[in-house]
Amino acid sequence: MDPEREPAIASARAALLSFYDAHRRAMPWRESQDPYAIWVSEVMLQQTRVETVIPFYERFLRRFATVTALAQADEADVLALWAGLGYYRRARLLHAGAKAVVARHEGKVPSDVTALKALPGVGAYTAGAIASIAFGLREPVLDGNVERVLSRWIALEGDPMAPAQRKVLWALAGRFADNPRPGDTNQALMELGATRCLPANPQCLLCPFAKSCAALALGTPERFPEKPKKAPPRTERWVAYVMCDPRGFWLGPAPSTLDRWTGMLLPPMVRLDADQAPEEIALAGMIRQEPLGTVTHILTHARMQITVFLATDLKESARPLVGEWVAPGELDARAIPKVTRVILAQAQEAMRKISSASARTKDSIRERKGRAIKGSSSASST
DNA sequence: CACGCGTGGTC
DNA sequence: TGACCAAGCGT
Repeated sequence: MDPEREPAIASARAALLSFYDAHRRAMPWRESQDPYAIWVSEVMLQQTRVETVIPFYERFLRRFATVTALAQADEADVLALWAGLGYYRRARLLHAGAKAVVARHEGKVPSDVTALKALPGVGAYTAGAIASIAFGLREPVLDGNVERVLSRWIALEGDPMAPAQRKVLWALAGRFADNPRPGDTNQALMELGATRCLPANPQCLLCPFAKSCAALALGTPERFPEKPKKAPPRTERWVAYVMCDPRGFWLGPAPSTLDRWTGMLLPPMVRLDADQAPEEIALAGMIRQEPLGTVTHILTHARMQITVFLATDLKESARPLVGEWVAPGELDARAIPKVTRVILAQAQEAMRKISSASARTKDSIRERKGRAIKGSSSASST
């Protein structure tokens, strides 16, 4: 890095820390000095907004107060507390990381970035965050916020994800972190990116970097960093079989073709081939009854079109599917992802219509009245 | 190393 | 309202 830039960095950093001291938002993990608590927060915050994380963080730390407690927990219980937060692999990796800390480090979270990065689920960013915030080490972080803030500050051209740009940004972040308050400096850069140096409509008038920002001097701060194009989401067609009886809903582990929800509970589901109709699918051990409708569930890279059928099982001895009955009131305590809630909500809605249409019939369906399940994905009855 | 990964908020 | 995006990681 150009040594001439050093005074500019010192000056910008001072303005940054003043901004942070005046405007830092309250967050529960900022009340803690426990490296384990910081670690949990950093993993939850990966690709996830602060406001979303807060209730999950508080519940998680109440339940698993120490790294040892987490290491000893069942994965299903860890995933149950993660349910609704998304990116469930994070929870499995955090769990594995806790076990590694117990096995390798006598249950104490290590402070050096090399040991941290060797833990499952801890990459360059999270290692730097733990080292600087929890241990006060002069280690940088580079997340999406810091990337944007620093790219604008120096008007960095080119793809910020490319190796050359990465190297420049990490080195610059390292200069910022190299001061007596590395944890605050790193959090200040992220706070600035999250509240002022926004992707669109940056609030440059309120920015502590305004005097020295190269992108602002060019008059086009929004042009930085360069944004790579994203592939449009593909469409996946699925069928889901909802089985219910007085014991609840039949839910089981995700099929091997659906590893995005590994460890989570889903109704029996099958992905359709391009030329397959939903009615062509026959799931072993089950009798399809009625098509209840379709739901669309949007993910980052895929759009799932799910045709929902009501089904009944054959004799229990003939049912080959792994799973269990989960009562409606028990759903919140289990590892139930959003997509399962959407499917069950659609089924409940459709069955409510069916039962009210045939009100005189003593349909067993009517006994199936769980509390309403929230769901924002679009649904339509057939 | 380009890609896949969940969900909810924002404009 | 749909497109964009958010304190990344592993493969």
